[in-house]
Amino acid sequence: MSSDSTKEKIVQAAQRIFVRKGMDGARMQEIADEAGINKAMLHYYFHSKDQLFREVFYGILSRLIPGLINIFKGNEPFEDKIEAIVYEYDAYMSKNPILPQFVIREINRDPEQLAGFMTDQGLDFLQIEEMVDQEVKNGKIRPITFPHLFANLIGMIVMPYIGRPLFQRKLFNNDSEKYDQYLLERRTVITQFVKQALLVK
Amino acid sequence: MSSDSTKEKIVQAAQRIFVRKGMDGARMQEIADEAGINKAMLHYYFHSKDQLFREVFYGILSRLIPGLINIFKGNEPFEDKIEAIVYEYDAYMSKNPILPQFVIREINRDPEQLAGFMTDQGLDFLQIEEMVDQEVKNGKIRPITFPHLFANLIGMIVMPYIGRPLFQRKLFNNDSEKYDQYLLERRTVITQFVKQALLVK
DNA sequence: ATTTGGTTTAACCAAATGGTTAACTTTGTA
DNA sequence: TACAAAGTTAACCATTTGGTTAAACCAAAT
Repeated sequence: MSSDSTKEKIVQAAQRIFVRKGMDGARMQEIADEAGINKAMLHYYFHSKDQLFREVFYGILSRLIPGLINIFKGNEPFEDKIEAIVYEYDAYMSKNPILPQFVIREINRDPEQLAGFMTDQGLDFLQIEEMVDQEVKNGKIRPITFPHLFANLIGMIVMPYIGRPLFQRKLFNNDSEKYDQYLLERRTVITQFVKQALLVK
Repeated sequence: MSSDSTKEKIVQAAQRIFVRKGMDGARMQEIADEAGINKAMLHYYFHSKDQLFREVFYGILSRLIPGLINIFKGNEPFEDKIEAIVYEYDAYMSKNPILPQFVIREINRDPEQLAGFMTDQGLDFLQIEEMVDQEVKNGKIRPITFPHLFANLIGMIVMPYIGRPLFQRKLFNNDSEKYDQYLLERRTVITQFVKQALLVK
């Protein structure tokens, strides 16, 4: 089960430390200790700290984007797409609770590179923007522009992951299982919330 | 106009650098350069890097919380409170775009201290939780628990500030003025969005 | 048994970093 | 004017940090 290769051990440990301390706060020695290996191994498998960070970060991110793109490309009605996005995104994060914090750090550390990466992955916001405009024009949803819808959706999805250490404490008596339950509920709550707000009935 | 005291110059510079680089990524020398003063002055006015960071961070945060508490304590109808929260929170952030990133970093760096600080400031989530439950019970709003409403609201408000460097690039051709306009719009967009989703008509 | 290749280790290094110190200048004021 | 306090500076220091290196280990192939 757990005869992980050294490289895999490093990636796992690096994920945990990078999330807890950030790229700058993380120490190579610390990652080595967490992985239970010699520090030199980090440089053996990854050239530099920077490369290790990028490999961990973009490795996780690149596994999310294709799924999202596929949903947008599909022919389902708009409200089904919304639901699919929420579920896909949220499910992925429940497996990688790390992700949003990584993204936020990268957004501030090197937004240019991140933006470039997204384009490389084929994520085209202009396309999605037109799609939303069409839905509005056809009277399917209440007037809203894509940037607003985008911020609303991503904000609601991502918030409980970003804020977990605080929210769990202050809203759930630090009960970890209750928080996991809460996270699960959010998929339907968000979907309903958005539908209620947008769909013309 | 700009004969700021050295201490004030330090705080201003520290804000900018801390946001850009984070607590760990920021260099004392860098802050000194940004402030146009000698590095030793940092230690003259603030004992350590850690103290400087905390003073900057909690200084900003402590100016936001009382306003929010007052809104909750008022007797206005629920939907007015929502609107007031959105406006108050958002207006404060447009003056301190720094804040959400600070909070997120602190949430992961030292959630215990942050939670303690909020209680010290008199922010009591249980109270608000009861208020929301009452509104639901009275049939004023569709069923939702406070943790869900909270995450939805804060997420929507905060997202465009957290994501600005990326969003501005990918959604607004890196046009800073358009993004400011977008931020302004969000106040009414969010309020309408939430009312539409929650209010029983 | 020996070689070979990848893997792992301990010791080491130069650079960077937070922090200190001691001397100097400016400001307030009696 | 004199003098103490506050403010400012450049040089310095101990420690930490990312990264390197040379030697050792070890399993599979010869």
